[in-house]
Amino acid sequence: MSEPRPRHFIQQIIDADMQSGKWGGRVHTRFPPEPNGYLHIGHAASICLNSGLAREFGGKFNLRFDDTNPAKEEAEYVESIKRDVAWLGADWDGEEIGGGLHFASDYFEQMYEWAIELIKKGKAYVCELSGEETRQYRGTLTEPGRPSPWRDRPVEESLDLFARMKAGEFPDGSRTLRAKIDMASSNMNMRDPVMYRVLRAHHHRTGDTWSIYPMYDWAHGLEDSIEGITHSICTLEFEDHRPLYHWFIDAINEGRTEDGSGEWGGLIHHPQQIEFAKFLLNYVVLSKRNMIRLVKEGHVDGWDDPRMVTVSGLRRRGCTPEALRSLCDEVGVTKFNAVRDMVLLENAMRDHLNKVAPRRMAVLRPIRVVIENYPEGQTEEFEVQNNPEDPSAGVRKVPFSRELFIEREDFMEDPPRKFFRLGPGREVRLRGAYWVKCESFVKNDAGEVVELRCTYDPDTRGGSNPPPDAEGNVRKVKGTLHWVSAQHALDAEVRLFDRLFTVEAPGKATGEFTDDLNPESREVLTGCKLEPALGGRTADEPEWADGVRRYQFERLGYFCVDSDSTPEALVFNRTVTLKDSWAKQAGKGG
RNA sequence: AGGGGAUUAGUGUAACGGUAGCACGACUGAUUCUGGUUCAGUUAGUACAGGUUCAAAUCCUGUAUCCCCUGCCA
Repeated sequence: MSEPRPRHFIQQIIDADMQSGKWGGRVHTRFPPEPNGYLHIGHAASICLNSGLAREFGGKFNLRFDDTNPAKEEAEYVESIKRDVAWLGADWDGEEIGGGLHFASDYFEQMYEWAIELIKKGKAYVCELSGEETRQYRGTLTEPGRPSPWRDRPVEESLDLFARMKAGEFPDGSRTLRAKIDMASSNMNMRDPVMYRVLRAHHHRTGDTWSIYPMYDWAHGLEDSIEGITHSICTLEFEDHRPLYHWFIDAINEGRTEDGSGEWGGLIHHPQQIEFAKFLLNYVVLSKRNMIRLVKEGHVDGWDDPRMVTVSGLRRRGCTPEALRSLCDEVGVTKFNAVRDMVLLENAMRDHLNKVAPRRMAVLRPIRVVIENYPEGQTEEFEVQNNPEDPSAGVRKVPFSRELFIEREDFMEDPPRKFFRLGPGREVRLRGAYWVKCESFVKNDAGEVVELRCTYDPDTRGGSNPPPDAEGNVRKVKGTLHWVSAQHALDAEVRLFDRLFTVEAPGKATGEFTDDLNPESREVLTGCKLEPALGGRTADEPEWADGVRRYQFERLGYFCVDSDSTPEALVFNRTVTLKDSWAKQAGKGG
């Protein structure tokens, strides 16, 4: 079989930690979204990584909302994020890896106390510089900053001011609490970073209790510490923040001892921050700013538009959590900012769906076929395999009659030799039914072919080969077509999706990503013809954990029932096409 | 004279001083009641320049290119 997967650098770090006993054999990870938007495929990668490590090492995984900025956050997002994380199988409340659901806002009181401790230790001060002044004092990438005039004010004064900031005495933005570190540091993050700002906003969980809110750098490590996180995994842009992550926890731990006998009591837990490259994909935009524009400007129908690579969009499109997980597995974890190829996502969806999706027949662009030698009014049923990859998936019955629909593109009036489908005088197999031969065709006034007249061979019942002739020669056909009985067919709308953008890096050429939108990213087909089994869930279908019914439409691709679908008006989405080596060959002019 | 990361076939990713391997793509061919799946094969790589070493993708020096950092966002 295949080699065991090489271990990525984070696994290697944890392997070493387990060896050394650094965390007492514990592994505890977390996914810390800010509830201010929808999760996308990049977040999914982080969720898979963090929950996967917890699973692999018998550890725990927390879902933690980093809700430290009420100006941008809403409860609505909390629910969508929980739904998406659960869908991905990162079971934060389960037996196995469940570390629980947490909110940064639950720690506000504790953080506040630690902030006071830092003021008392002379490591933090209240600064009264305005936003603009703060920026000027900070210096630039190549020039050091200057100390704030408030930097050395008495501890008592800072203490008093900080309490009054909390009490809501000062207007938004008028004061900050800053860490006293190094205004000349080459690392901008260390130039007396802001720990708290005055922000008298209503918080979705704490209401109007707080008039000050902690900044990311101050809050994040403390959240990790409180939850006992061992490996705090984040993206590469936080590498510069790591010294600050350590500085804050070290500052709190100064004057503390392991046994709690220190002036300030016992040590607090000090996790390890590890950075990896975020998941990037070509042919899409992943930044929150740009995704919001896609929705707000109406380029897509919403956050769950199947063309969006949001988790909810992918789900609606028919993607499975298994496909996403195996994709993440496949691309690995590194510190190289690689742009992943969209075909990897498409292949991951095909791979999983091929194994589990029941086969059905659906004709998207129908053309009528009349079997001239099949008795009028007669009907019969064929048992057709649900999945050739999995015999245990069973069979279902498909009705056959004199008038059928086949795919318009499966007939050519004047076909090239390598076209294995129907043409005048050509014979093909109708999947699971009979072999049919095209005798003639009918055109309308516009010169379009509207109907095929065929004959069938009763000796090929079930689609099997006919018996050899008198000389022992066996007749063969090259092509097998999907079909639907006209009188039994269900009508449906089918939505085909293509890439949202026509270029790998949208906006690269002009600076405006909307210039690269693919005008044909969605095609809505109506009057599609489905076999009756697609009308509703049948007993032989798998039970999908998320309730989304998915199928392979034979020879076409993978499709799922859209959330707009009703029993009266069926709507399907195409998740991904099948690979099509004929289209590729035909496209090359061969 | 700012700092922090990164660079291995077309695209990703291993090799942790000792045979440059794997996946995807592309291209052949076989099998097939899906032009699908599966199987077999072909293709092609250590950014550059020096150095250390019996031996360098790996260690050292320099260069180039790319990404991130000057929010009271996360």
